Amino acid sequence: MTLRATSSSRGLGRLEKTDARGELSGRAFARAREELARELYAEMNRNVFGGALPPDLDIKWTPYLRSTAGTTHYKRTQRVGEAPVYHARIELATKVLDTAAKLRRTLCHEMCHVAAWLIDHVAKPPHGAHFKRWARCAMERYPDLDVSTCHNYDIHYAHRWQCGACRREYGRHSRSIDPNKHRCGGGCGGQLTYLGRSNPDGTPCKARTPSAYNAFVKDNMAVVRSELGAGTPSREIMKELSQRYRASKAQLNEGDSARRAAQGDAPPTADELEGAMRRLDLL
DNA sequence: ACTATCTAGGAGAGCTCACG
DNA sequence: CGTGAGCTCTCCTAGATAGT
Repeated sequence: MTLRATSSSRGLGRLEKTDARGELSGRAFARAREELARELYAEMNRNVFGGALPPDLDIKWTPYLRSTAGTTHYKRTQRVGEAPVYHARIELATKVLDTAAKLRRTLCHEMCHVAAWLIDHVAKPPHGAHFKRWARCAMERYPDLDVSTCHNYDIHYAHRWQCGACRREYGRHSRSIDPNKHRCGGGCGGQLTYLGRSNPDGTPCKARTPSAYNAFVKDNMAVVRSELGAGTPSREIMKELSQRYRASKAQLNEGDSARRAAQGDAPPTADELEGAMRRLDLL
């Protein structure tokens, strides 16, 4: 098979965004990665390991791995009087593996670990002779693959901050740095400025205007939380906030009707309402 | 002395909720 | 996707301990 996966097999039939080398990237890759990993696994199992690895090996994508592209977990079980049974599973990092090329290389690397464990029954040292033998087999079959003993990739951080003093940049997957609470850790202790969200290619993401509801949550969160008391679960607080939001919206609408009545305006007719809704694209 | 392993604690990030 | 914040999970690092 080729590395270029498309979503057509899922019946979507859309054009997917690819990078300069024509490979899937970004959200297109995120949608296809599970299926792509399975296809790559089946292909490499056939071509490199002679089909000796289990066809249904557990391959799990996890958002928790942040600095490791992938890991292999080993397990050995044995019943009394029976031969030991060897199990393995692979975990792949959604945060690190954002292109098909990285997935291909990492998956091949982890499959060499799986082969060393399931076929040779050796897990230590992790990158010992057995691992290297399988890695050589893989590189003979796929000369463009570098199945080295570690996989270091540039990790894309969606959020970035910069120190105003030393210009040092910080990246995080979420907006977890608060410039009011945190200072530059490079020794200068400078003020950090939020640079905004960026795409994997480094271009800034389009800024969005927070909705009226977002603003309401921001303004009322602290009040509702203190009224409901410490320890109230987030779900209760958010339910209360949404109720209050609906109530305040209804109150605003009532105020508007009252204003129309006071000014002698007739209530809106069905046609007026329909027209307003059409203008708002609600019909 | 060097290496491997374990543990504690701090940091980072996902999840949860509703709505637009 | 963004809004807020607590809970929970994982990762990373430092320090202690054991083994070679």
